Amino acid sequence: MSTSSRFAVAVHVLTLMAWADEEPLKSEQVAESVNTNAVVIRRMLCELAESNLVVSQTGSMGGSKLARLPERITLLDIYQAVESRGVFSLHRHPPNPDCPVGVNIGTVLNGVLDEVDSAVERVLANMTLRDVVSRLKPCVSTANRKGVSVANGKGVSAATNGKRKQVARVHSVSVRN
Amino acid sequence: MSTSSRFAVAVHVLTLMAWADEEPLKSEQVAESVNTNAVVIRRMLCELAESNLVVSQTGSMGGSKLARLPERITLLDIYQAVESRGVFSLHRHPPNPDCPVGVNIGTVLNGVLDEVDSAVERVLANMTLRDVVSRLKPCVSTANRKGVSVANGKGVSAATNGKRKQVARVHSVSVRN
DNA sequence: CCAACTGTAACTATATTTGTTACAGACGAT
DNA sequence: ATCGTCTGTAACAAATATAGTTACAGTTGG
Repeated sequence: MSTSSRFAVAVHVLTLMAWADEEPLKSEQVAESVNTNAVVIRRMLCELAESNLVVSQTGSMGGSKLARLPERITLLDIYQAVESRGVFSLHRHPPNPDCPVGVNIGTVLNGVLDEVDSAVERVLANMTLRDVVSRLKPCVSTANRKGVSVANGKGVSAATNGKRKQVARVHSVSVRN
Repeated sequence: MSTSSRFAVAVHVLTLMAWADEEPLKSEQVAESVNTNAVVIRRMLCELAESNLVVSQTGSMGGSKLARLPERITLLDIYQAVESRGVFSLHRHPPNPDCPVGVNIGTVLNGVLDEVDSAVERVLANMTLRDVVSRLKPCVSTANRKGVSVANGKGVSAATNGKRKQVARVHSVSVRN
């Protein structure tokens, strides 16, 4: 599946803002943490702003912050803001309408895919940005939490130079009955 | 999301074979119903064969059929056979490890994505190919069901001779948002 | 006015899936 | 045994989507 990382990046971005707690973040700072280009972040921030998840301010001393409290933003909100379509697609070209299976498989599949999408949405609706931040906290020292530049004061070191390796995803084993 | 249609096509292919009921289908026949190239189908059949969902036979009079009864093939089996990764991905490049959020967001996200994947798998595990065929049947006249070539009786008239006309987007009308 | 931001357009680069052509090898029929 | 009909696969082109880059207009605080 050619899954996109848009959802992961969007959650990351908003988590930074929840972490920064009202202080507006610049796209450059966010980009540094996400390890990408600032324009990529600004593009995504525009989408998030359209869904009323963040507010941005132009001009000097500008930046973006959450539009509401982290506990009032669910992962479903984020998902719907940045991922346009459902989890699966139907055929790229419509099947042969002269075949008894081909003419109807789309309807049946749509039913299945809607069930899948609903299941995904139910899971995402049950977690808020606040939950994400909570899960994050135990992992880091919370000593210098406030007022610290989010990404890293000066130049990114380890992540930017040289080869990068994608962290493998440990996949959950199926639950065949 | 750049979802692939592999799952949809795989379900379609296997449904054809369930419908054909033991009679081996040629890749060309299947391709005609799916409205694609026979090699695309053969590639997919190889994957399905590796997961022991179909058996194929080379040579004249060859073809492919289900490896077991339709009620013993779940949509999860099909999903796992043709879709390699989970529903979402993490960042394309790892986040900045010098950022307190960046260094840990991957772990948190993996937890979320695993929950999503599990939810998807639970849904898919609860439907078999037999169910798909059942949902299909009410849509078509079942009169000439048995012993009829799947794609279209003889000569495959409309769909095969001459230019294959692109059937207008009648198909996926239900815009899966 | 100036410096520091965002918003956006217009590209290029990269990755993945899909479509196509070509061909070796298997196999049934004659 | 050889011939026509299949599958399995390689190799490559086309299509699509995402990500990354450069450039610049417009906004805002100082």
